[in-house]
Amino acid sequence: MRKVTMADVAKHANVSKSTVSQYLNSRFDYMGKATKKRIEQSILELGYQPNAVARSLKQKKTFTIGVIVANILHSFSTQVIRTIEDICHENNYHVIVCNADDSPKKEKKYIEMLMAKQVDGLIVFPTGGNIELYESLVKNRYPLVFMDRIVPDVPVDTVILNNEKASELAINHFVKKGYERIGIITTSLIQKITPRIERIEGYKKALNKRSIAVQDEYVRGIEIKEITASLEAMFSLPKPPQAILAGNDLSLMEVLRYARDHKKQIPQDFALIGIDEVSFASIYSPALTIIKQPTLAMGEKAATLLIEKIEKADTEKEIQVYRFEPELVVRESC
Amino acid sequence: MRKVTMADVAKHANVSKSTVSQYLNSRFDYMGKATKKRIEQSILELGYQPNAVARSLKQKKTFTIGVIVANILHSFSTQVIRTIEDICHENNYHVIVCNADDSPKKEKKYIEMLMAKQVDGLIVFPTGGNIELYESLVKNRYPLVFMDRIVPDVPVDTVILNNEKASELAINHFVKKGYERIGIITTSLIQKITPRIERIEGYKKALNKRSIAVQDEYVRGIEIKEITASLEAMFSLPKPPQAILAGNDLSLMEVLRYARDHKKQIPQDFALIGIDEVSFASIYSPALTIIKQPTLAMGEKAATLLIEKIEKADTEKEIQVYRFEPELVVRESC
DNA sequence: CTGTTAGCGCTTTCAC
DNA sequence: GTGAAAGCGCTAACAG
Repeated sequence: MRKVTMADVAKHANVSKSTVSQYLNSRFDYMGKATKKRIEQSILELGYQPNAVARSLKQKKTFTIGVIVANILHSFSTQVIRTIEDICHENNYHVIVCNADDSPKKEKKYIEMLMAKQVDGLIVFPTGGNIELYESLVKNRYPLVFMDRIVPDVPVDTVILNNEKASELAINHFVKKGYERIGIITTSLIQKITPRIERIEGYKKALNKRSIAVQDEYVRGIEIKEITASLEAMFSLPKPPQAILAGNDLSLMEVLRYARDHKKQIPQDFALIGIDEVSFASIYSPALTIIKQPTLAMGEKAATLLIEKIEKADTEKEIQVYRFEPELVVRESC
Repeated sequence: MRKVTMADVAKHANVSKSTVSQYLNSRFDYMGKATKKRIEQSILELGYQPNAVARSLKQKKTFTIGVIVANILHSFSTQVIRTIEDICHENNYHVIVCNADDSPKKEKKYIEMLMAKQVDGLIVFPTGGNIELYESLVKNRYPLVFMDRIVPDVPVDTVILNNEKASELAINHFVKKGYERIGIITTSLIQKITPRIERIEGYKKALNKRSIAVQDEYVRGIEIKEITASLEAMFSLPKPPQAILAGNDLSLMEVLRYARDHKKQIPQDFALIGIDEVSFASIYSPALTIIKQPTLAMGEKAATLLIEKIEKADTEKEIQVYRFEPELVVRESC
């Protein structure tokens, strides 16, 4: 079955293409009732479906945005993506999601592919490894929003958690429960990923504020696979930690795995708080006390911010970092 | 900064657009070394980026496929989507994912949007509520693959689990462990969703095969929120079940929640097997015995099948249902 | 109120 | 080896 085009409809309804176009774009201002009816009829009869590609070419607008996430494995990413998609679909935008897999090279490839596809804007969880590319996007006034991570010296609106506060909430709760020897463990720090850096920073500040000395042996930012070993070392110290703050969902799972494998009881043997909500937090034994990111609000902010940028390209708005407040959800692990 | 087009490159390199086009499409067959160099140079200098929309319009090919998932909340969906994306990106296709949220109306809207966007093909986890639409896609020979669910009488290649076998594996394991009073609980059956129907069917057949009578009070297909109540009823029976088969990940979590809330020990108070792998299966206490779907193989099959259809539009291949074999992963819950 | 016209940026014969 | 020209399906002035 050959594709039926606007020209076919026009012919069938005995009008010109432009009239059909008007009709499709609801510019009924001065359209004759009869013409309208005829066009409607023809569209139905022929089973006409507009071709968005042709329209995009002409309008220079695809109603599609791209989302490039640094690592799709984090629950945070998937949660945020979900709300971004919701908001976009409400606004009739489509979303193409790409997973950079923590690789700047992949990130670059995806940004280029998405731009070739003429997406109207980009939400990026930046790997941080493509400063020049980011800068060229900014220079070209390409609608862009960063999520979760700050890229120093590149002026882009950024939606991010108040990470220091997240650690502070955890420390406060630990201390309130009587714990003083508190460890923090998170994934690798070599890439200077904002949340990890800031969470450790917040951890240190919070301890200082309460005049608890920071012990370097209690602080680890390492590869997932080494977390177990790291924990083993930490708990072999003369004074092992009494509590652990897991810097993100993946670390949290490793800590749980460690506890299981070493028959450590939580919170009896050590108390535990994780940053990031995980699907099983409330059904785990013990139910997990966690610091929750407001993923809904954050995804919504990023999406609306981007759509705004797209639709009001001119209005100069100041570049901002939007910090969102974490929330302590107390359950049983501390 | 104005967009630089192929015409700009052509002018700058002192060749015609068609030559540039040739260059971009690596048709170097008879191209002069010098011209090649000049074009290369110009592209770099001007920072030219091809416009895929224009190309798509001409070629009638977008290198984009759509995936419409019935319900994104299932871990199965996200796992499959992930591998579909991987395979597609390997083949230079982009993926637009839409969540129909179990609503045929949304599904319809998304199918139409995606077709308007001229996606080259569609992988659908069908809600089952749009038979006519599916049929019209088939009639128009639109590249289409169904996933996870069979739509009766609509001839579309379908990738799906051997669901009856999944139940059978579970029953076999239960029986081997000495359990005979085995319940099954899964999400609502009113929509006649293939996996749920087949898993219950498989459960019954497997029991029959071992001459265990099927007790209707042990079989429930209901809304998520009612699972707890249902379980309470089941365990209040004079002869409560000794083992529970959870029909999917969401049901599994509800069963776990029930066990927690009612202080039931697994597997002492009842044994448990779930269908679908969940992220926390190995770190839960007890570690969860589950039936795993080969999501990787399934996603890969769906994606390659679709790409094949797209790229060899003509070659008539027979419509098939591809059944994949589940696998029992024994841990501690049974 | 509706039709004519001129592209959007690219690919693709077919000449030269 | 390279260029000219037509056209993909649609939109947007501008006429009439």
